[in-house]
Amino acid sequence: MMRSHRAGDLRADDVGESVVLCGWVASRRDHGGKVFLDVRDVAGVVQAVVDPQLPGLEVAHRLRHEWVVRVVGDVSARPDGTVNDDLPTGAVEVIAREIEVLSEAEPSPFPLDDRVDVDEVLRLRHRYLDLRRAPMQRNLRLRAAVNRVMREAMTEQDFVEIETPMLVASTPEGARDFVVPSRLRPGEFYALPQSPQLFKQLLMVGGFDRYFQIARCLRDEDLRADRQFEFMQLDVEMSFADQEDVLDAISVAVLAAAEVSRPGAGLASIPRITWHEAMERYGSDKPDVRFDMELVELTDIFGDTDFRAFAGADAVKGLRVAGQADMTRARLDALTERAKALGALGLVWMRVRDGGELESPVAKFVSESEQLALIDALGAVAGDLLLIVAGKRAMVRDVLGTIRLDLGRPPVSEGGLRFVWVVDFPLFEETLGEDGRPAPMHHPFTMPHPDDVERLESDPLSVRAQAYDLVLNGWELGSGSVRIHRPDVQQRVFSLIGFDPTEAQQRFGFLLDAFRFGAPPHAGFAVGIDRFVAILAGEENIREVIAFPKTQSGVDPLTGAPTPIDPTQLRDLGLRLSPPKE
RNA sequence: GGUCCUGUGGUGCAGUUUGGAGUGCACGCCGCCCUGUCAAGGCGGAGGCCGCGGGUUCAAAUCCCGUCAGGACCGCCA
Repeated sequence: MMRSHRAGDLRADDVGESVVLCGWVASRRDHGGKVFLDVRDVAGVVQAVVDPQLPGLEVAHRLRHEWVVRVVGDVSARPDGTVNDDLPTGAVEVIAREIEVLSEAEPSPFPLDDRVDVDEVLRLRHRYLDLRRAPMQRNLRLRAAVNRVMREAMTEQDFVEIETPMLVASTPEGARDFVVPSRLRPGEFYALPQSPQLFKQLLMVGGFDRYFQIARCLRDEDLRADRQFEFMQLDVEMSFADQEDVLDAISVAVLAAAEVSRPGAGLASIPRITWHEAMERYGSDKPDVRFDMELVELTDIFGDTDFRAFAGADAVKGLRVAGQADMTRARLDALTERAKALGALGLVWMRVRDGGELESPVAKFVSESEQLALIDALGAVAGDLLLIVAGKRAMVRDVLGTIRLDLGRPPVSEGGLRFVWVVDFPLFEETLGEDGRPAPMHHPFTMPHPDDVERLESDPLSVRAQAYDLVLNGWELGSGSVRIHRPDVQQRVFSLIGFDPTEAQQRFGFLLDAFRFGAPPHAGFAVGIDRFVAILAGEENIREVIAFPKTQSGVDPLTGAPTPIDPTQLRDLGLRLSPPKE
């Protein structure tokens, strides 16, 4: 028998048991005449007590951190006064009878003690050691649990799990593709899927009316704290379903996962906000509603102001920063610079003094009635700092939305879990594309809102989409839409964005063809699992919930990927490298 | 492509502002001692291309330029 028990599982009930443990030496406290070993395995740590004077146990002096050992012994209650309340196993210890060294270990390149923050490249280069540490064990087990309950939730709702190909056709839309050269057809390439989008719609035509997949997606775009080249999505599509059906089905899955991570937190439903309201109140399409500090509309107050910075502005909005009237001039200047960097002409700040007096370099330009209206609108009290931006509405929202986050956003591990559905996204981007045509905000198969279809041609930028995002604590967790299944509507959207029929046929012909053979109305969604698990784990960075992530420059410090390949591989693929750029 | 931050024994830091001997702290590592510790303790020891290259200077971890690596962000991510 290799082992009989897990070290971390031993409790007072096990006293008297003869046990065989296998694990790593987490710590050795050598008193000369007695040696204490902390033996760590997947379940935790237990103390083994060794008398090195006994035959066969002299090895205890020689053991080092992270050696792998097999310990045969008897579970014993710890003597009075030596119980360790900090350890789950702290009531017991294992009196060793035999110790076998299964593997020796060189000194670790970094402490495996999770109290020490270690340089991330070093951790990634030796990820197999980093994975032994408690946070990574916890995070990856949480991730497994999230995958499990979401899979269960979808299966219980009659969704069918279906895999789609990894080697797919490149489509020029969207993100940059990773490509794979074809050996059998030199000069031609597969792409790795950015998402299973087109396949899941084909599955709907194929009669699987509820599909899901925990799918790997790949996009060759620059990496960020919340973005890796490859990431996982809970990908979902359903037929004969509208937006409500999708939101319900996804809610069940993500709330089940939230419950696993925060048992008893009692999240029952996910509130909704329209895209327009989110932009006006939070200056973001992914509002972090863990804190208030909402954007307040001030345009009407300054409708006929003499203050030139506000006069005639498309929009004037402000923030009330509670209790921050004493913010230093240097910080205010830094905020102003930040606002300018984001596109504002300037940032007006006002300190609210006792008696409601406003202190600001520009106070003298703002009339008394305007000042009173301002204080009233913002709900300002003495000690507050007011920040105001004027200009184009989209810019004002964007600038104040960013400053709101800069000043108020709590760490990811604080403030609970605040999901929000953002609904009624516009069908097209706010401004026309370079070609003077509308650009789809989501993708060109998104169904317009039924009340707005008639304005498609006359006023396309005002048309809402049946598109929706799921937001958690200010992170975009996922997005989805009702898809266009009617060729006539699809044709109108294509011609609006400048796809002529031939081009559309070339790019997405197989999908359009499929839709000619009886396409059910369908809608779908995809949840970003890496981001979701990161938030649940209280991590600011998705690398902390990925076993083997890449650095910001796309390198894996463990394997060295990417690497050059052998010239014969290139030849087989019909590829020749151009000379390196100077 | 851009902005900002960080590179100092194996690890985490201080030292850089104001140039003056690789100086310091904690952990780890090696040796010895030690029978109730649990981040054991005591004594001793080893270990450095101050990321790399160039420049300024009598003198550079420290100032300047470049470069590499990492991180955060902008662009990008339908």
